[in-house]
Amino acid sequence: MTYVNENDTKKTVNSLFAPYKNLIGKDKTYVSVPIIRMYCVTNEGCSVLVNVYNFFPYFYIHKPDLFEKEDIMSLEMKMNEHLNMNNQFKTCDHKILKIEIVKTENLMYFKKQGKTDFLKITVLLPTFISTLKKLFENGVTINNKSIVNIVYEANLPFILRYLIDNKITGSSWIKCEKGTYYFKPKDKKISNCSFEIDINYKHLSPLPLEDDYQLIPKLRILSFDIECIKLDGKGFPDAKNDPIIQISSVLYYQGDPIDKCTKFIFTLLECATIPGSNVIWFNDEQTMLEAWNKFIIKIDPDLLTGYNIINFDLPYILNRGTALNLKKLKYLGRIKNIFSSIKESNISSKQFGPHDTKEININGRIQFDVYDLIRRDYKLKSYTLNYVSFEFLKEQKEDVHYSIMNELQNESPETRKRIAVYCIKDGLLPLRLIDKLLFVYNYVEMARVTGTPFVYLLTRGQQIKVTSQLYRKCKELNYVIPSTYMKTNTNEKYEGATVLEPIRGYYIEPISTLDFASLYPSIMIAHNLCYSTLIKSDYEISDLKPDDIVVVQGKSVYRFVKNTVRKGILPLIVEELILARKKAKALMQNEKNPIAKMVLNGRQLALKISANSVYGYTGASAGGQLPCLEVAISITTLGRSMIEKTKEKVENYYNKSNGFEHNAVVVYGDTDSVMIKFGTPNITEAMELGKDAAQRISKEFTKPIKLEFE
DNA sequence: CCGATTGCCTAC
DNA sequence: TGAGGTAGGCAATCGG
Ligand SMILES: Nc1ccn([C@H]2C[C@H](O)[C@@H](COP(=O)(O)OP(=O)(O)OP(=O)(O)O)O2)c(=O)n1
Repeated sequence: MTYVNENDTKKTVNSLFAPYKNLIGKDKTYVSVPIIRMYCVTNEGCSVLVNVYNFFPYFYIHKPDLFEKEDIMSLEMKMNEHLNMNNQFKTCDHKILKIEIVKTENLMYFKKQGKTDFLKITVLLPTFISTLKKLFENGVTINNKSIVNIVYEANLPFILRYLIDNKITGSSWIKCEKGTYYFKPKDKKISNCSFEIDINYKHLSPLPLEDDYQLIPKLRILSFDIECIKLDGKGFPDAKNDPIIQISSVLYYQGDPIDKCTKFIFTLLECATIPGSNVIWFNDEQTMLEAWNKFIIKIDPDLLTGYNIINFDLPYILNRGTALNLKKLKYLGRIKNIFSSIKESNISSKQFGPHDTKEININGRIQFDVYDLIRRDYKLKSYTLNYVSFEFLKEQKEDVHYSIMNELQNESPETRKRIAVYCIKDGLLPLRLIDKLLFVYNYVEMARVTGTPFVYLLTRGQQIKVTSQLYRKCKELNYVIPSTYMKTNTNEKYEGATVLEPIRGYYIEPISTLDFASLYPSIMIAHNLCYSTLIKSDYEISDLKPDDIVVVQGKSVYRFVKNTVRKGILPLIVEELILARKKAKALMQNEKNPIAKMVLNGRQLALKISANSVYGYTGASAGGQLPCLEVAISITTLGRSMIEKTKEKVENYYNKSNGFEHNAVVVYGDTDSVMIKFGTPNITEAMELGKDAAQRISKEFTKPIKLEFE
């Protein structure tokens, strides 16, 4: 944001912007400053734009020994010089705001030295950081003192930096301290939110996720659907030529009963009245579209939804705006002067494969496309709205075939009403799906558990969740995370889990299955596996006893310090995720309704994948943010030895020479499970033996590793 | 016709 | 920070 110097009569405003006045250069009246816009909702459901000021980005570097005041000044000059090579940056006068000496520690590897001196460098704008990162990575020497070419915490998105430092988690309640903020009058507002305030970041604090603060506010969710006709007969409509004839919009407040929603239908040409819906008709398309845009701004929804809106409806509306040269049709976001546009790109991920994506900026409103949500969370034969609705709601679309759309549109108000009823239904179904499948609830839960903003859960993958949790814990325990991390993109592969060769056959006897609970996460906890506990050299452990160290013997040997020496961070993270999963599992088990049970099962599985992704994160050698193959390999190595040991224990204990009636045989197993033929034809007995074995073998492993009878 | 590689899908 | 991981079955394809 550009801050323009002015003296306001209000005290709150003056003190809020006081720090910026010092940043304005000589002969200037303005300065660029970072600003964070938080789109919030009050308990009553009013939208509030909170403009957060005075928080600045920073990163860390190592401090060379004997680094004096004049060295710090030279360093500052050096950084300024480097930034000045960019003409845009050059216009800022004060770029480096602060250089502090702080005691902290690299997250990477166990070091007996503990906390040492680092330089924390605070700068004016987030974009400076990547430029400076490159500078330091290429090596910088100040007055003959060379600085280690590793930069810390220079890759975190600025918004996440702010949330983490202030302990704010996604989709949670925050408090703005009374009297500290500037309540913007109507003529000063830059947004269309109900309220807008300016506040210093220091006066904003998180509220604990307890009691009433666990509740989800009445978010406004607006679902819409457009209908268009192909003017020259058949084919797929093209926004360049083919008009939009109707737009349905259904408004729903999160938490309300689903029948309590308000339906609107915007139609081109007169449409007969529809009980329970507001019909608004227009004589030309342009007026209709502009009216709809005004309606969106007026309703001011927090979430925009529908079915395939990101790939179809929204681009179609925007392209139609371009075709008709309608500027007013593009202000779909909450900021007054920013219009929406489409960015097309091709991305690829392991989870979803390569695909073309459209990106549309609508500031302050989340694009909650039910088509994408269902594709993400459910494996179905088909993903048409009709099929999905039938699967989950036992309901179907109105039956209006596309081929007669043209006729219906041209005939009469009554035939246009048929289109309208169809269109409203298509707007309503996504809302019913959101309600039935608890989409808002589940995403809010994930945002809270992982501390990640809601939108990231839709637009990003698993890594951002781990990154968010990792930085949070590091902040709390005073570690810093390197951004420059060695040979990036090594694409190294490593050995994973063991799949036992099945002993094929037709088994008439019952087969008992034993399975470790959350195997990889519990391995991390039991053996304290983490970046910060990995031992890279004998020197670091010269003061420790053999008993303080965990040795993982695989193709190579990896060693970690036990949690009595130092508690790992990754174990803390997975512990929280496992706990959240246990709660979700308990809810699921108490649920009778099959659909609700399925939904809770999905939630439980999503938390399990988040926990397993902490392991995957350490093994992500290709595009990973902080890979550490030693940790990943240690986890799989320990896992392999566990399935092997389990099979051996079962077969060596439950056999004839030990007084049992039969010799038990492990007939199959995969990663963390063994399937045992105890030999008895009696199911009850096979179950008892299974439970016994689970208990007996669990004792052989470190807590919390637990073998369960399934 | 054979074996190796690739793509897709699923179990962990 | 664009993108959690490996194991393994099966069908299609390719080079010889
Ligand atoms: N999507 C997955 C599934 C599994 N695994 C790894 C880590 C798991 O710990 C291990 C065993 O998988 P399970 O499916 O048995 O899941 P968990 O053991 O984690 O949970 P549960 O308690 O349901 O057995 O395989 C993984 O990395 N990613």
